[in-house]
Amino acid sequence: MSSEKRFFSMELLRWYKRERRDLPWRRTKDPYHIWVSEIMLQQTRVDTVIPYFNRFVGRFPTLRDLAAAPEEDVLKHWEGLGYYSRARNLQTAVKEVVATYDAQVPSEKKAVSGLKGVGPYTAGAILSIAYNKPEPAVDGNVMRVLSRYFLLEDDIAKPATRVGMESLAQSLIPEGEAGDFNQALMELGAMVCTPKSPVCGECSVALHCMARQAGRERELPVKSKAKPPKPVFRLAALIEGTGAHAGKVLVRQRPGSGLLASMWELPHAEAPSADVWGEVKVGGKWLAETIASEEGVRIRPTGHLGDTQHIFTHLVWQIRVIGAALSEEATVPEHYRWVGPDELESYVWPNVFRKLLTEYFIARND
DNA sequence: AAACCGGGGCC
DNA sequence: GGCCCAGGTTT
Repeated sequence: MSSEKRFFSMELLRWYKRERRDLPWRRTKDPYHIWVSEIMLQQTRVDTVIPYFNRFVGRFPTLRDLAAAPEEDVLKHWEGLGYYSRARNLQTAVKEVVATYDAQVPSEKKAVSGLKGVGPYTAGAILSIAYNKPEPAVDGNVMRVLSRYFLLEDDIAKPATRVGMESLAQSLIPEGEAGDFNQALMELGAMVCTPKSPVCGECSVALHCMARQAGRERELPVKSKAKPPKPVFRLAALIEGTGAHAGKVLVRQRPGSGLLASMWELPHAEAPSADVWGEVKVGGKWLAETIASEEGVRIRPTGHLGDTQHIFTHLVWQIRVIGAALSEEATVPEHYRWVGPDELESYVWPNVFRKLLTEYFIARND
């Protein structure tokens, strides 16, 4: 190994042991808890994860508890974290571990990698952190740090780049220190070697950082731009109950797969054009016809209640909320429910609808 | 390789 | 308003 590599590994490890943050999942050796933390941390910041992690392992302390829990309960503990397939896949995988591995998180690469929701990064993280096996765990932080230290100009948005980074990262792991070293790499990326303004003055490996030497640390890593999200115009019906349903709103459950799977929402549909969306009277009429023909729910639009927006990674919902009343109280489809303000907590909502309904019920109280 | 899959914090 | 975040799955 080159002297630059040895210096990097040793100094980074020394720095980590001195400066590492005290995080909940660093206080445990339970492979299941470490696994949960790694899934939550996918595309999600540490500060966001902390309260979710504590609540989750409090409610599902063992792998068997999670395996036995109702899926809705699991989703409720994930509400607001996003990427809900992570929760679904985690429970699927945990059931698999109970059934196939006697409820012990496997410590072999092939077995761990075969679990639902466990990709190359998470497999490496579990193996190294829980079992101290010399496997790389290459995430966005690690690619940024390695790109700079070794002045690598490969586009980190390309899948092939991660593969090369994994070989490099593995070659850097000090004997018997895989868990701490991998966490050190990520910790440096999170605390010092940050995306916009790296704090090279506080970096324990800056001396041999090749990007730093070239004065190019702010140009790296190279990352091609993602496609901008596609705007979609949607009309939503806020259907207010009367009689036995007074004070309640009609909501529906989404399908069990795809976007926001099995979560609850206001009935809504994509407007056929921006023009239909833009004229409240036209839009309301179109929405009533669409919901009647697609779901058999007959409504009478009453007016414009407001607009909101929901941004996903790949699309943007422009949502116009139309007030409405149900034409016939008799029948609504199986996946519809009337909910009042006290029942919001019994359902799992995407943030956009949880906020919308919360604000609606508060405003109506005045 | 590209598209799909949330939400929030930061600049 | 753009960028990024302890990514994985599907096509």
